[in-house]
Amino acid sequence: MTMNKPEGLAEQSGTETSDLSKARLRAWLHILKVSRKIEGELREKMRTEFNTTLPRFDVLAALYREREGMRMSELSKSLMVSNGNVTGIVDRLVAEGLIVRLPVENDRRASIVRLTAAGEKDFAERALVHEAWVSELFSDLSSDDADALIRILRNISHHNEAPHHD
Amino acid sequence: MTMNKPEGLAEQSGTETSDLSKARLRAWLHILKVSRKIEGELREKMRTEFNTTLPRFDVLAALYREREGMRMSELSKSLMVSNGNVTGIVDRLVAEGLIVRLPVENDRRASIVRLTAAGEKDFAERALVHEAWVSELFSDLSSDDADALIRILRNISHHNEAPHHD
DNA sequence: TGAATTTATTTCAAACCTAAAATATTTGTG
DNA sequence: CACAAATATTTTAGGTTTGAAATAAATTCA
Repeated sequence: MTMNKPEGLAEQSGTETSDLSKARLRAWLHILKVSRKIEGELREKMRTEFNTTLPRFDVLAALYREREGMRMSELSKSLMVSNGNVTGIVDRLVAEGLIVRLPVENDRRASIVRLTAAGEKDFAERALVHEAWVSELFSDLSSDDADALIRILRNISHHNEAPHHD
Repeated sequence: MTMNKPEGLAEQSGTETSDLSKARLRAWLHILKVSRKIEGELREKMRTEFNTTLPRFDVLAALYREREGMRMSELSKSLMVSNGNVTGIVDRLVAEGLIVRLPVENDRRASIVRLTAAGEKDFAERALVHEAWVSELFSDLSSDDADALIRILRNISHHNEAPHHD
């Protein structure tokens, strides 16, 4: 029988480790490994098959969900990347003619980014293929395991949710 | 009762979607979300508390596991990043005095990278704190869920393992 | 042996990414 | 109104990342 110290008492102080914290670290390393592997495979596919990048695809995906368009700040929040980063990616997508920057009524600081007809068409086609790639990469993931995975990851996400201001 | 088309028959052709492929896509998006969130938190901590970066920490971690040192190519394979990338990170760690590059007997192309005493000491201290950060970020992850998560992610990893040449 | 190939690493250009500073505009307050 | 504070975005500097080209050395094999 393994003897675990009660969490939140002995461990409260700081850097002391435990079986549980080691299990969590292992879990994190596994998440990182899968994430890097899949991301690498998808980037490669994006490049060779679609001549584009994952970040650009992600921006198009966000804008496809919000068909009326999004502000730069909404976009960066939604993608969990910095504001400055989005600027560059949006610049490139505008240059490719897949999105447009539009002024916002009554606020000349802001701008709305929206898919063009070409962007919408391009993304719709690519999204189907992208889903097929993902399904292939996860072909060992059963329906039950997918559900279990999502439930567990949701728990983790919720705990780390940015506390919303009011 | 939901009617799922049999996978591997109707879906074999290509871009047709299914409940299962959608569940896998959702699972992937959840992995990505957690991964980005945690990675962002850890990067921030690394910067503010240790004045370093995650990639540098990762290199030290790999070298701490292989105390005799590793070749550049082993390092990049182990971290799943490109060769050229490792060069730059190693350069900076050498400049910081945490690692050294050593020549390899009978192969003047290669070099071995190894922790210095200072690097070993620094990493050992930081690793404990790092584990505590991870455990805190995953504090909603129970022991059972950690095990389930690891099992599921292992399955996915195995399927996407690089097939070794012989 | 010596030329072709392979292997190990670095260099390079381009993109991505962050945090912080700068810019422009709007909002709040005396 | 004037002006401080807040907000939205871009710019900047520095690091990370990739894929491809370049370098250098080892290996293969005719």
